[in-house]
Amino acid sequence: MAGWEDIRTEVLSRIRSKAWPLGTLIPGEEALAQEFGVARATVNRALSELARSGVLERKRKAGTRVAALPVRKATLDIPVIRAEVEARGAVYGLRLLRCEMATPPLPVLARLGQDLGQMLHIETLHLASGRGFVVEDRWLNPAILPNPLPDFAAISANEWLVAHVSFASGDISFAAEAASPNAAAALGIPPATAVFVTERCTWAPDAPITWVRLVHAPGYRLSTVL
Amino acid sequence: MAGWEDIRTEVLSRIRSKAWPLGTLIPGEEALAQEFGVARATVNRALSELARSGVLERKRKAGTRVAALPVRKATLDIPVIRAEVEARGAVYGLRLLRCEMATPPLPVLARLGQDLGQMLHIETLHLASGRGFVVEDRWLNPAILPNPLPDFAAISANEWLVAHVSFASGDISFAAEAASPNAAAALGIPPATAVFVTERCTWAPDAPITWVRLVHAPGYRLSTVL
DNA sequence: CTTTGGTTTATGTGCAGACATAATAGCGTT
DNA sequence: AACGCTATTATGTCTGCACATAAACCAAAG
Repeated sequence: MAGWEDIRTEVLSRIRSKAWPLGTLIPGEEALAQEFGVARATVNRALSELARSGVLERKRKAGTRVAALPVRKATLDIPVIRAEVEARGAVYGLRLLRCEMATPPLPVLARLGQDLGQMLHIETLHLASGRGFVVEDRWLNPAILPNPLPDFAAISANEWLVAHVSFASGDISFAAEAASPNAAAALGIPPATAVFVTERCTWAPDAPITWVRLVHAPGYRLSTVL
Repeated sequence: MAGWEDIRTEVLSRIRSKAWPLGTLIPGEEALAQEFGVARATVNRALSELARSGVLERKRKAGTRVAALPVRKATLDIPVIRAEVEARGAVYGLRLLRCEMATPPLPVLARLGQDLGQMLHIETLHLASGRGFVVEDRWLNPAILPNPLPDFAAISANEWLVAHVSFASGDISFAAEAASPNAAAALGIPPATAVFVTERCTWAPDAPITWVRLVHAPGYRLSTVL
C-alpha cells in the first residue's frame, strides 16, 4: 500500500542517494504516479509537502526540480508565555510594572508605520515559580481596547489579546542584546548581561494592534527540529 | 467559485468575529461542505491548513475545535550562509581558521549522543564584504567524509555538506550569549559583547553528521512573518 | 464499580477524472 | 534581432466517491 508518506520517503531517498542530484528536473507527476502505481493526486500531495519543506522547487509548466541551494524551513511554535512557563513545570505569575497612556518612542512608531497619537504602554514581568522569566514591554492601539480596560494585572495583555482580538498578520524577530538597566533590574540580573530578545508586531486587517518586545532571562533558548 | 482558500478565509473570519469562540467545536466537514456548496475534500484542505497554522485543533472522531490557547506557528528559513550574505547585497568571503582532527569537548559529545573518537574540527570565519559576519565552530563525523578531504578553504563545510551529504533529521536552537574571547577576536568585537548564537545538530538515518555552532556578529536579527 | 470490547462517527487518506492557471517555448511579425 | 501572440504543458485544485483509522461512547461482563 503506497500512501503519500511512502512516496515522499521514496522521493527523498532518491534525492539523498543522488539518483536525482541537486538542481535536477525530476519526472512529472503523471510519470511518477504511473511508476509508483498511485493516483496523481497522491504524488502531488507528497511533492507539495517536500516543496513546503524546501527540498523541492515547483513551478507550473517548468516542472519540479530538486532545490539547488536547499533552504531548510523550520517551524517555530510561538506559545503564550503562560503556557511556556507551565510547560517547564513552573508556576506562572505576573507583575504589572506599568500601565499608562503615553507617546510611543520613534522606533515603535516606525515599526507600526503610522502615528496613532498616545498609546497604552504596558510593562509586565512574567514569573516562573517566582523567578523573573520575561520582561514584556508593550504598546497597544487604544482603539481596539474596551472601556473600561481589562485588568492586566490579572490576565497578561498577551493572553487577553489572543482571546479577544484576532489579528490578521504580523511579524516577529529575534536578536541578542545587552540587557538595559531597566530590564536587568526587573529580572534581577547584572546590567548588560546578554539577553535574548523577541520583538513582535501584529496587525488587524486595517489598523495596527500592538508592538511588543520580550526580554528573556539569561539561559533562554528557542529550539525546534529541522 | 469557492476554492479552499476562500473556505479558509471564511472559517478564519468566523473565528475572528467570535461566531465560533475559542474552544468551540465547529461543524463537521460534511456539514460545512454542504453549507459552502463544495466537496468535503475542499473543506478538509482548508481546515487542515488552519490546523497546521495552529488556529484549529483536529482529532478523529472528536471533531474540529478552535484552539483555546492558539500556539502561533512561524516558519523560519534557514539558508546557507553564503546565500544569507549575498541576500544582503554583500560580497561573501570565508577564512578557514582551523581544520584538524581532535577530540570533541563533552557538551558536543552529549548532543551527539555517542563518542565517535576523534572528529574533524573546523573553525571558519564567514565574511560579508570583508567584515566578520559569522564564526562557525563545527565538528564533523569523519566517517562521512571522502578521502582526500574537500578543500574547506574554498567551499564552506556548510555548503559542501548540503551538496554532498543528505541528512535525515536534525534540530536547531537559538540563544543569546556573551561572546567568548575567541569568537570576539575573530569577529573583531569587544569580548563579552552580546551575540546571537545558533546551534545545530544533524543526523543521517544511522549516524551523526555534524554539530555546529554559529556566533553571529552583533546586530544580527532572525525574523519572519507570523 | 471497574474493566473490556464492540459500535459509531469524524477525520485522514485514497482514486479517477476534469478543468484552471501559469509559464515556457515556439512561431510569426515588424 | 527584438517583440508579442499563441499553443503547449506541468502543476494546482475541485469533485464525488470509497475505505481506513482513531477515538469517544455505550453496553455487557467480571
